[in-house]
Amino acid sequence: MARTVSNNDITNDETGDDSNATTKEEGEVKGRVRKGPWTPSEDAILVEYVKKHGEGNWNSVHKNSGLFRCGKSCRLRWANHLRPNLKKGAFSPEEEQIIIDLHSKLGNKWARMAAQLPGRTDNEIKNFWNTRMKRRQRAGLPIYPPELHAEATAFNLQHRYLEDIPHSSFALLLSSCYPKKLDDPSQTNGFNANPLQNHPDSANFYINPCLKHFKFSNDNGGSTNLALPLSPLSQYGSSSSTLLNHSFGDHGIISGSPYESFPLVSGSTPDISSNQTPTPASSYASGVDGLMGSSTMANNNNNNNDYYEVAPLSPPGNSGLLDALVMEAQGLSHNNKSKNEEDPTLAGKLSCKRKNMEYADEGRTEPMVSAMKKNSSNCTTTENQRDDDNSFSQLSKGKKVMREDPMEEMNSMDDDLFSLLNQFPLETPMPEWYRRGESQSLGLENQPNASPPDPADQEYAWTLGTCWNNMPSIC
DNA sequence: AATAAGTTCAACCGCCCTTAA
DNA sequence: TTTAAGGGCGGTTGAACTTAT
Repeated sequence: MARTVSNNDITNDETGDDSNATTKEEGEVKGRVRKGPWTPSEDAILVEYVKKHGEGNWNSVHKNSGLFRCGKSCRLRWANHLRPNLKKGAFSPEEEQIIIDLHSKLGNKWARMAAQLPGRTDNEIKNFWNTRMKRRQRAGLPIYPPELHAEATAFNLQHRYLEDIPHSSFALLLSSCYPKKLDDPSQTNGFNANPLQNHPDSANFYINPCLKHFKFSNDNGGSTNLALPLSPLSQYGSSSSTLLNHSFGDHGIISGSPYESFPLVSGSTPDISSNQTPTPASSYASGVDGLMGSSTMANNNNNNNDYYEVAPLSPPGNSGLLDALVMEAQGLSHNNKSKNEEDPTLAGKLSCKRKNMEYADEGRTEPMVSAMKKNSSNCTTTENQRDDDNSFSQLSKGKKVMREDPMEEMNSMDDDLFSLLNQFPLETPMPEWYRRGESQSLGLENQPNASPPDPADQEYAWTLGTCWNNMPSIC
C-alpha cells in the first residue's frame, strides 16, 4: 500500500520533532531522518546494506548507507517487509488457528506468536488479531473458541490477580463470550462478572458465564468468581491447577468449573506406561478431549439445535491429567536436566516439558509443527533462534539470550495465585446445575435470544473448515 | 456516480531491557 | 554503580483501499 510521501516526513530526529521539516527531496538533508512510507530506492539501499553488513547495528545504516532513515525504521522495514522468506498474503486457516491458540495462551505477545509462524511478522499478526477482534466484538461473537476461552480467562486472571478484571479490556472482550441474558435470574450467582452489568443499558449486554462458572464461596458468605488458575501454556492443566484440589475438598472438583472433571492427585501411583496421553486442547478440529483433557465439546444434534455441552470425559481419578503429570515428571529427567537443576521449583521444572507437549499438538500442519518442534527442541534456546531458517541475521547476532522462559514466568504466577487460592475454603457446594447431570448442556439452548447462525456467514466459523463451524447460537 | 462508513496495514511512538563503557 | 546507546516490543495512528448506501 503506497502512501504519498510528504516532504514533512523529513525530520530532525527520531522523536517526531518536525518543527524544522524541510521541503528538500529525499536524501538531500544530512543529519536528518525521513519518515513515512519507504520508496523502492530506499528499500534497495537497505537490502544492499544488510546483504553487505548483516542485520543489527541499525543506527549505522543511517550513518553509512546514505539512507535517511533512523535505525528503528530500518529495522522495522527489514523485519516486516524486506527480509527473505516473508510470507505475504492472507493467513491460512491453519495459521489463523495457531494465532488464536497462541493468543489464548500468550495474550498480546505478538513477537512470540510470530516466532511460531515462520514468515509472518509480529505486526502482521497484531493487525490480523486486532481486525479480527474488532469484527467479532462488534458482532457480539466470542473471541475464542470454548476451550481456549477458558484458558484465556485463566491466563487473564493469572496476570491480573483478579483485582481489575472488570476494568480490563481483555476481560471486556472475554465477557462477550457465550453471552447470556442478564435478566435471567437462573443464570446469575449474585456476582457481577460482566463489567457492563451496571451499564445503564445493561439489558442489551450479556454476562459471561465462563466466569460465573468459577464460583467459590468465601468466609463472608459471599461469592467470588474465579477462573481456575491453569497455566496458560499447558494443554493439560498446570501443576497448580492440580494442586488446587487440596483447597477444594476431596471430591477433586472445582464446583461449577468447566474443569470439574479434573482429578485429585490422590497419591496413587500413576501408570507411567499408559498410552492414554491426553489430547491437547488445541486439537481444534477433532472435537475430542477439548479442554485440558477434562471435558469435551460435543456437538449435540438431537434437537437440531447446534450447541455444545460440557461433559466430564473421564472417570474420576483418571481424566488424563495424571498422565500429563507423569509425562511432565518424565520430562524432568530427560529434556531439561541442566535447566531444572537451576530451578528448584516444581513449576519451573515442568515448564519445558509443557512446552514440548504443547507443540506436539495434533491439529497443526506439518510445517508449523516442524517449526514449533524446532523452536521447542531446546528449552534453553535463545529468542534469536526463533526466526526462519534463512534469516541470516538473528542467529548471527546471538546477543540476546531469552530473558526468561515465559513458562517460568507464568508458573511463577501459578504459585502466587495458588497461594491466594489456598485461602479459599476447603469445601465448595456443588451447584444445582452441575448435579443436573452430564447429559444436560449448559443451557445455551435455552437462551432467549438464541437464533441459529447463518451457515453462510463465515464469521460463525472460527476458522475455515473446522469443527468451530458448529459453534452454538449465541446472539 | 458520489459519498460515507468501515477495514486494512505500514509505519511511528514510547517504553523497556540489555549491554558496554 | 551509573549512564547512554542500541534494539525489541506492544500500542497507536492515519492514509489507502473497500464496501455500503
